[in-house]
Amino acid sequence: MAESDAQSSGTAPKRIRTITDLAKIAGVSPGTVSRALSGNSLVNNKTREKIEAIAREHGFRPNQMASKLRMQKTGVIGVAIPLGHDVRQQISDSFFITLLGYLADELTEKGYDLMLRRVIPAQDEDWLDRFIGSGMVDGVIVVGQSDQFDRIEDVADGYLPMVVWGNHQEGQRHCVVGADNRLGGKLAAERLIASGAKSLAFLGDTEPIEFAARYAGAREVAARMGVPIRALPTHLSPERTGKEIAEHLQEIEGKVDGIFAATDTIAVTCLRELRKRGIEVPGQLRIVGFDDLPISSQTVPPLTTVRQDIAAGAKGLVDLLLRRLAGEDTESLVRPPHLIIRETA
Amino acid sequence: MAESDAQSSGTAPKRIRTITDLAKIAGVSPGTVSRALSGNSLVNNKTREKIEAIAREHGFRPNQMASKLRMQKTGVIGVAIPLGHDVRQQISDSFFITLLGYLADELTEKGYDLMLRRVIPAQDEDWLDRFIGSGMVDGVIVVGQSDQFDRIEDVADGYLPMVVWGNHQEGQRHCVVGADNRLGGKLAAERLIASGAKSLAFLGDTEPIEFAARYAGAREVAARMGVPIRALPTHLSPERTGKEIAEHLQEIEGKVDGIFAATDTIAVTCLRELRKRGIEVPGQLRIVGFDDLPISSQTVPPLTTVRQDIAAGAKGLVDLLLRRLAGEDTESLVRPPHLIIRETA
DNA sequence: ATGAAAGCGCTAACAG
DNA sequence: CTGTTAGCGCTTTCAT
Repeated sequence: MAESDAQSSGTAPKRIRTITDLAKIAGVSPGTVSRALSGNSLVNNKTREKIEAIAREHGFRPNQMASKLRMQKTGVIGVAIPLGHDVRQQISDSFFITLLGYLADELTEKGYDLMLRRVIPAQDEDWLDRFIGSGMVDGVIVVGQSDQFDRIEDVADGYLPMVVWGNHQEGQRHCVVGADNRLGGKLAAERLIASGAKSLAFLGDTEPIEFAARYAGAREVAARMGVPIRALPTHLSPERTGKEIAEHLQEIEGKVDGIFAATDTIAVTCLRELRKRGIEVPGQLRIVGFDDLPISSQTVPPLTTVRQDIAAGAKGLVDLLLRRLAGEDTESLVRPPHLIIRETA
Repeated sequence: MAESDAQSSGTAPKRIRTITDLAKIAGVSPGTVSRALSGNSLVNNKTREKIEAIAREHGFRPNQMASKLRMQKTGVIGVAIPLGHDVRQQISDSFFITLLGYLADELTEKGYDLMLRRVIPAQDEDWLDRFIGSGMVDGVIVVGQSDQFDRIEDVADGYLPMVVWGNHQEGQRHCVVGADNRLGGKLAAERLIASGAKSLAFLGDTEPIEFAARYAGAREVAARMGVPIRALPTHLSPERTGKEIAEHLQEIEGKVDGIFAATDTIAVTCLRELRKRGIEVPGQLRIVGFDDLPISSQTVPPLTTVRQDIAAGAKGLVDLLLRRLAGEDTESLVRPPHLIIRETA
């Protein structure tokens, strides 16, 4: 294609836009062109070559919109990220974006395109129905339940090819893949206590269901061990958290000696604020995060955290979705998280 | 929709899939339904309400594929990430993924969907033509030129709605937005030298054009200042870089005292290896990174780096693309990067 | 204000 | 092996 640019030779002034145009030039019928280009049916080799040559020369490509309309499948998977609790939270959040990267890799490998849609449920009541019913996607992956658990449930029965990243609740109907957040919370609290904490705090928003489960797990352990625990709410938007955490730290100084951060992102920010205030970690205060993002091993001191394997999660999401696309009614996939002991607790 | 599920009432067993189905039920013509649902033309208010009611009750949504085929526009922007130099480099790379997040935010805000495609040029000769000609996207943003500069150039003249993130070269034809990498390289080298380095190294692959420009800038300064500089190649795939960097460090021990890392990701890894080897930064060795990712301020010591404003970049990409979609032949947008002095140099 | 009809560009029977 | 035909589901003149 590089050398043989047809531009110069004064042959074809009218661009060839459709399979029919091409058919005319090749002196065959549209049907034949379609067959030739899809490499599918039995077409005379000569004809095929001729058609392919013309197509190449003119840089012609069959219109996918038309093809897909006809074939009733799109080859694209929709990925929706509902931003429910905190509109200012951006897709650019580390965890989501990391998961998204893996999803892209995984889907591409399976031959699917990925259509990304960030939705703000508060502004768009039926984002999910709209996405599903749009006819633009063969299936949907929802990344994070946010505060949309019920809406997702509503849809789940009527729409098979949907898989959700998030928390699993007893008896829920939608297929979810994610870590056992409650267990993760337990691991975190146990570790904090084991490393000497006498009074705990959960740092992060407790509204989102995943976080609520983490907090619940921690509370359970705390109660059993007779250790107090309190919640220190923060927002997810990056600008605000810094300040909020600083304020919290001021407020709890001396009263709390073990912090369970809802996410590594929060933990890292917290670590930095602690360093600013000259508070020693883990000497005076212990911290455990959640996620085990790439950053977490790079902090100083390296962060003790509860790992959920994001790459495996992405793989699981895609795998289940493909099976659902094939008609199977898959179960949820809840993987146990693992405590990664580094140096902050 | 929650309570009034029509399932139970024995009314409508046949799901309503098309605008024509709905038309039948409403006792009007498909055309009217179309008009009513697109809220566009003048339709009797009663009819519209009736139609909307039915649509809502049945959870009906017009098929976008069909609509778009008809309208000849898709409302989706393609985002292609060519993985040219290092197939193992995943989309999950921090920088790309961060940019991608901002792009998603930005495009969503403008009412576009985003179709993500990771391409491996080596396996797919004409990824770009295919993407553009697919009829699935109204425009294309290419994130990173990788080794595909020429291919992108080939396409640029014939296809207006394309904007590329990457490096700008004198006289190029495709519209690019990005940082002035050469200038960034100069800033980095100047800083290293100013902070006492006597012998420099560029750590990273020098093949990709952006990196080549960074290296060139650094070389220019080094030459002018009479300081030696060498290239220490690494790969972009996360698993390998750690080892490669370790080997490089071994090899250059004592011979190099200033490292310009091609990206912050590399710099951070390098920092960790240095810490392992007990080499003091910036005492024995200085480091400057590139990008100013969120991590970079969190390292210990915090990383001195050359910032390119990713959010602004995303905004620029989208802005230019929209103008191109409107027919304007926009110029490239090259923003000067800024040296962020922290503690590693 | 609404209906009828003609496609958007492609694919898949069905005949030859 | 190839041409013909009938749509996929929607939008939009053109008439009424």
